Parts: sequence; structure tokens; C-alpha cells
Amino acid sequence: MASKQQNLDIDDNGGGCDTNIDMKRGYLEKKEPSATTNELLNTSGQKKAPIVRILENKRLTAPMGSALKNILGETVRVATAPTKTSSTTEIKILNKLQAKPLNAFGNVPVKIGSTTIAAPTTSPKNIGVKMTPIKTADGKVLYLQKSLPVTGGTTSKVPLVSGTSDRLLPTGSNIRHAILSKGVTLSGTSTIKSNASSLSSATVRGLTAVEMAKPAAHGSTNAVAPSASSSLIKGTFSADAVSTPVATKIQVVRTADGKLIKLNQGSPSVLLNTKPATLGVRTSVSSTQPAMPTSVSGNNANKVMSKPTTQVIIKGPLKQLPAGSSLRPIINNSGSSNKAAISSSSAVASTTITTSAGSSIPSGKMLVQSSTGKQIVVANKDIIKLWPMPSTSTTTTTTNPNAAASGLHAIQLPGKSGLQYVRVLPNNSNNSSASNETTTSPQKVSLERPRTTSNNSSATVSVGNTTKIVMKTTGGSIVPLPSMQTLVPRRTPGATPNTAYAKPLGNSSSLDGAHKHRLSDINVQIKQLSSDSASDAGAPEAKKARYVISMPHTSMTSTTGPAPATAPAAQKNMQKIMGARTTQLQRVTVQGANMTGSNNPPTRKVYNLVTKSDANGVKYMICNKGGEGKPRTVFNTTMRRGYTLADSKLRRPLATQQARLKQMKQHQHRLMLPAQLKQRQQLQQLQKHQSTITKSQQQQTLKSTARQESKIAIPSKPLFDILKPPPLQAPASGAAAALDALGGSRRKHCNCSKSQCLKLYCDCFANGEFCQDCTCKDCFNNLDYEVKREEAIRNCLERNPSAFKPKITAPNSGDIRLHNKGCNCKRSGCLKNYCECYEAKIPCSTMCKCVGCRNMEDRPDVDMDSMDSLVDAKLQTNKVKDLNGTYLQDNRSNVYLTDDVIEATIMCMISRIVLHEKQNLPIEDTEREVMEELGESLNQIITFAKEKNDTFHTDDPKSTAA
DNA sequence: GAGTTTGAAACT
DNA sequence: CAGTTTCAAACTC
Repeated sequence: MASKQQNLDIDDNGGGCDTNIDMKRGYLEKKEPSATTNELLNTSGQKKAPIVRILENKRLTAPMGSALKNILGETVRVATAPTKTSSTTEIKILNKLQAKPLNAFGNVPVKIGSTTIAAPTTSPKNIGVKMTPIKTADGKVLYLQKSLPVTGGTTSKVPLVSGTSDRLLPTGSNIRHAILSKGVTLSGTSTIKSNASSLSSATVRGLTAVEMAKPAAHGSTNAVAPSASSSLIKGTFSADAVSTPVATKIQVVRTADGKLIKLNQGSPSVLLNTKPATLGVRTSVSSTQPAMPTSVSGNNANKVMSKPTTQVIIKGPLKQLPAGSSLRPIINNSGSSNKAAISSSSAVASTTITTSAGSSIPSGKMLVQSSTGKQIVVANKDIIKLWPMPSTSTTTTTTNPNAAASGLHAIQLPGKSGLQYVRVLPNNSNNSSASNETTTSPQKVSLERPRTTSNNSSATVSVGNTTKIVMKTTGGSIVPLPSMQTLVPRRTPGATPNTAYAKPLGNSSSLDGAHKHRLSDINVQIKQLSSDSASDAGAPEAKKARYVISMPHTSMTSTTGPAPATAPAAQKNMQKIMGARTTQLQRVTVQGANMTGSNNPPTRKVYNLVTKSDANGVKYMICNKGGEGKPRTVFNTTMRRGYTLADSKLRRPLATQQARLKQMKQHQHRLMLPAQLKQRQQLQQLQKHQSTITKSQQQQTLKSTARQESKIAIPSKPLFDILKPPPLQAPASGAAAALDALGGSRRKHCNCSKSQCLKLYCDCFANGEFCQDCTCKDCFNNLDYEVKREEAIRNCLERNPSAFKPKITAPNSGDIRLHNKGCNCKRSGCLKNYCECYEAKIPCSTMCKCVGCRNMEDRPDVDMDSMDSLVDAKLQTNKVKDLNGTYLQDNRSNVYLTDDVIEATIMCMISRIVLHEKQNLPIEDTEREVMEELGESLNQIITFAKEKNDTFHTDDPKSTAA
């Protein structure tokens, strides 16, 4: 961080400044018996004004004194969470402190330039440890720990420094405290440098990184930027504080549960602290001087005292990490080289040291550099966001204001040029103090993973799983897809304080940003796969509704559940396709959280995602089928709550296609009628171009046709255009357009006035959708009230775990769909849309308790698999004509060109794609076969129609089907 | 557009 | 679980 440094020299003897520490062994030995505080501090290294004289009348106990001596003389740099004007405060701890009268607080106010150092106070957590608060110019309080807690008064000689065995240290569990020879508590942004090979402890409040910088001769590792909820503390300590100081790097990582992992090259990680962090407790960091010069291999936490070890102990919590968020223990294997090097030249000195020092990042970890240059080691799984920095050159991204504001962190991925960006989610603290710190430490970052609002697994259900899937349209707008349940809400602006999500740190992002980031990340990934354009590369903070789409990539996982099992080959193929083709067909599995609870597997839909490299990302996405082997849950349509599809009749296909169609039906959702009409229209267009297609279909690639196909669906992307019926009415929003494009239809807009759209009365809510363009009043069914919404969802699920399950399902694949619960009509005869069965166009069943039901199964308009499909087709054709008079000219032709036929044809084509995808066949072959399939189907249809027309009356299509 | 009807959801 | 109330969509005018 390009921070200006403020030097605080705590000099007990008038401001000694020696780069080399006087904390030599001899010195320690000599002073230890008396354990006077005066000897504790010794300045070292770069002496920088102002000189701070710590007046203390307390002396350290012998062991403490020893420990402190190790620290003293060493510049302790505490790199706090950087602010925009991050500064480094260097405190030189001088050996000798002069006793001064204590104030009312038992503190000795000492003025050091603009810094006041108060006398020690005793922290409840550090009984016996005197903490000296230091007030900095900016009003922040630092603490200097002058004494150590020695419980029981028993100490043992433990080699603490430089392999010496003449140090007295408490034994047992007290060791951690015992080694806190000197504590420095820092809050706010300050850096304390201690240039002395000595034992030092620093109490770090919140997000303070403590760096024990050794004299340059020993090399130093500067602090890394800690996050609000996790701190990575690196320190360079003199290995031999007594005589031959040897630099030993110490890197400490606090895990989510408050454990501290010592990171050291060439040595296994050491768990320094097993105590889970608790909020509101000041965190102190202490370090012991390793007895052994450089290598601390073989040491572990339990052996710290018995073996010379370099360790940094953080007592107490820095901040509580949210559940699920964790900074994984890092084993800093020396020599391992799969690390990301900070590439930013703008990195501050403290951050670049790590890189320059060649410290390796362990496998599975990544060095992340914040926009201000701070670095943290993050487990790969903790990386929330990863993408190329939009609209910024890689060399300047770290200093990009946008990046800084957004909390982006630059990383350098091996094998990737330029900086990648990771968003480490800011921590939300639950306590007020943390919140306060947030304001002062905007750069705190936490490795936080999105959380659900409840520990209950079912909580996943409530987390934004009701949003539609959003895909990018050709126009570049993000629009929701129909009936897709979001896995994660993009944000929760209205999140109440009691929500699990905390407020953002420093920047505008909120805790909910975690979700947002996740989602946006997914979006980004999709975009990247689809050759995102500049427009796609919206800032990471782009606050458009985003949804989790699980791509069959290992790295892309749904936040609500495991990524759907996708054949690796398919992934490969997809990737290959994406990389090689301008027009790309991609299979995307959309994993939606099932609102019905954990017992119900999340809904999953498989889409064929068509992308075009020269376009703005995803162009089309069509629903292929649902979970393997299971009938898809159909798109929600205009039907009311819980209904899957306003399915019209399912007509029996032409004889030559019957088997195929039947098979397809089992996996295919019905598009709403308008969509079907449009499909028909599309297919007619296809027919018009059939001759062209058949001639050149083998040569035509999807790419070439895609170019031609701004109006007509033909081979290149015909499959997708077919399923993308043009909007019946120009959608007011891109979302609606996208819905149409996806074969769905925008649901009706609710008009709720009293339910706040948070009850199942609201169709939007019942369908798991956010209200959009509705005329409801006091609507809470939106992202702004995600918390309430989730709560409402939970309530609904408590009442009825199946509340959000589709009401209409087919018991078995291919079976006629039925209302799961049945209707309860009494007056409508089940012949009005009051009846849910009738509305769903399904016959009432034994499940119904209706009175005077007339919604019988034999009704033609509810007979989905009737042999009268062609009759129905005829009827529907007429209906189509009524609805869209200019649409169909020839009913007779449409007798055969039914929706089912169209669907079947499409599905056949899609099946080809899927099959090829699974077989990892070249895309060229896939394209060709798809075209062949289309041509074959059309030929069959035409042939069949001709034959039947010659044989039967056109108004008796039923006989043809027979 | 207002009022009525209807049945599911919510409540008791 | 049954009865009642609430609610919003469907329906009618």
C-alpha cells in the first residue's frame, strides 16, 4: 500500500534506534531476573519521528521480560485495513520505559508527537497483561502490552528464542499468553514496525495485519491485508533474537473459526490457536521468537514451546467469520510454485514483499491483492468472483478506483496473462464495534462465502430461489427466464439488521453482496464462455438480477446445491466448442433451489445455450429437458399458482413420428399456447426455407446461418429460434423478451393489495417469482425485501412443505398430468378458471373434492394424449386463427403441423445435439446432423400430409391419426 | 372500471 | 381437521 508512514518510537531510553536489536541473548539474560519494564523496549532500525516515550512503572515479569525483549527493538508493523489514505504507523518500542503517574484509568498518558500512549489497562482476556492504549493522531487507540499474564506463577524454562533454553516461560496452555511479552493493540489504520529480533505481540483489533518486520538485512515480509473477518498476518521475525538474528517469516492465517494457522515456508502449517473467535474481543497477536534460525519445520502448535519455533499467536478473535466463510489453513510449502504472483506494480511495498520474497502460495490457495495493494491468501474455494477486470487494463486495475470501491482484488493466475479479479466479500460484523471499524477500515475484506439465512438446510430454499433465471439477451440486457428459480438473490437492500447478512464494509456492497457476487460471477462465467463483449463485461458490481446457472464446469457450481452431474466429456466438448466456434451451442444446466425444502431436489433444467462469439454473450437459451429421466417441471405460464403450463392438447403425432413424439413428450414441457403459436409461425417460416435448407444444410454451419437469421429460424440457430417464439406483444422489458425467447411466457402480473405479495395468494410469489411489472401494492416480493420475502417463504413452507411444488404433475413419465391436491370447487362445476384443474386444462381426478364437477377426463380440451390429436390440432388451428388472424392461412396444412409435431421435431434435433455432445463429437457433425434431422422431419411431415390429404377429408383428421 | 363470484390460502 | 376468514383472480356488468 502506498501508505505514508507515521513513526512512533517508543523509546525508553530516549529514542534509541538501532536496526539491530539489543534483544540479544545476553541482554535478555541480564535483564530477565529483574524483569523490569525499562529494559523491555529497545528501538531498532529505522528511527522515525515522532518518538514516543512510554512511561511505565510496571515491570514485566522475568519471562515476560524475556519475551518482550525479543520483540523490542524490532519494528512492529501493523498494517491495518487500509483506508484510502492508508498510513503506516511505525512504533519503535524502546527498551526502557520511564514510569509515569497513572491517570484515572491507570494509564500513563504519553504524548508522542501527535500520538498519545496511555498506560496499560488490563484486558479481561489478558489477565495480567498490561495493555497500553495508544491514541494516534486520528483518534485510534493502540495498545502496548507491557506485561504478560503469568498464571500460577509457574514458569518453566523453555527455549524461546534462538534456541536458547534459558528463557522462562509459562508452561502448558499459558504459553500463548506467556509469550505475549509485548502487545500492541492497534485499531484503525496504522502500521507498527518493530525492528528488533524480539518477541512481540500485537493486539490486533479487527482487521489488522501485524507485520513483524525485520531489519532489511534479514529480509522482511510485510504484512498482508487482513480482512474484516479474517486476518492474514505475516511477520518476519528474527530467528535469533539473542545473538544471530535470522529472519524467519511467519505467516499466520486466521481461519473462519478463529483458528490461527501459522504459515511458514518449508514447514508445515502450525495451528496456533484453536479457540474460535468470538466477537467483541480484542485480538492480540503475539509472536515468539523461534529458537531455530530459519526452519521451523516439524514444529507444530503443541511443540511450540518445546521446540524452537516461530509463531504468531493471535489471541481472541479478529472478527467472526460467517459460517461457511473461512480462510483455509494454508500450508506454505516452500518451493511450491503454483501461486499467483501479484502482478500489480502498484502494490505497495508491504504487499509486494511477499511476492518478491518468493513466498510460495500453497496449492489451492491464491494470493489476492486488494485494490490498495494488500494481499491475502485465499483458498481457491473462497474466491468469490473471478473475472477479467472490465474496462480496465490489467496493469492499472489494482489502482482502479472502481476496483477499489468495489473491493476487487487482483490476482494473477498461473498461465493467465493479465490480472484476474477476485472479489473478496466484505465481512459483515454483527457487533456494533465491528461496524464502527468498518467505517474506518473500508478495505477490510473477508473471505466470506454466501450464506443462507438460516442454519437450517431448508433455508437454502428461501434464499432467493424464486427468481427467474436471467440470461443475457442478444441486446445485452439481463432478463429473467421463466420459471427459473434463483438460487441466490443478488442483493438484499432491505435487509434488516437482524438478518444474517451484514452490511458491507467500506464500500457499497452489502453482505448480500456475497450472493450478488456469486451470481454475477456465474453470469460472468457464462459471458466469458460466450465470448463476452465489452458490454457484457459490466462491472462486477453490476446490480442486475443475476441467477445462478450451473455450467457443467467444475468451477461453476450452484450455490444451492451440487452442480448437476454433467458428463465431463460434455464439458470438454462445450469448452471446445466455445473456444473454437463463433456460434456456440452449449448445454447449460440451471440448478434452481427447490423451494419445497431440502428434501426435494432442486429443480434442474438443462438448456441448450446458444452463444455467438460476435454477439453480446448468450443469445438464446432453450429448455431442453429437466432432470434426467424425470419429466420436466414445465414452465410456469400464465397459469395460476403452481401450475406448470397452460397446456393445450397434446395431440398424437403423425404416424411416422408417433414413437418419437411420444418419447419426446415425456421429457418436454409444453409451451404456453401463445408460444406454441409462435412456434408454429416459426416452423412455417422454416418450411418456406426448407428447400434452401435441404440443399445446403450439410454445408451450412450454425455460424453462417446465424448471420443470416435475423428474421427466420433456419439451420444455424433454427433450433433455438424455433423455441423462441416471437413475443406476442412487444414486451415492455427485456425480461419479457427473454422469456419469450426462451419459450416461456411472462406470467400475469399480480394485483395484490393486502398480502404484500408474500403469501400464496400472490401468483408471483406462489410461482417463486419476483413481482415484476405488477400492479400490486406494498409489494415485498422483490429484492428490496428479500429478508421478508425469505421469511414468508419459510412460513409458507412451514405450513405446507409442498407449497411451492408444482401443483400439476404427472405421476409417471408420460402420464396425464393431474392436480396433486385436487380442486375443491362447488359452484363453478370445474368449468371455469376458478378451478385450478380447469385452469390447468387437466381433468379433475379422484383427488378433487369438487361438487358437480364437469371437468371430466374425456373432455377433448383436457385430453392430452387423445387420439384426437389431429382434431384438436384442427381446433387449435382455428383458435390460432382467431387469435391471430393473419397467422395461419391454411388450416388444413396445420392439421399436420401441430405443436406436437413441431415440438417433436425440435426435440429430435435437440436430441441429436445432446447425443453428439455426450459423444464429444465435433460441432460440425452436430450441426450437420441437426440439419439432417430437421430435413427428415419436415419431409416426413409433408409426405404424411400429402398422403393423408389424398385419402381423407381434411376435416376429418382424426381418421388420419387412427 | 366497479362490483361480484369463486375457491385457494390463511387463520382459528 | 373443520370451520371461518382473507385474499386475489376470474368473472360479470
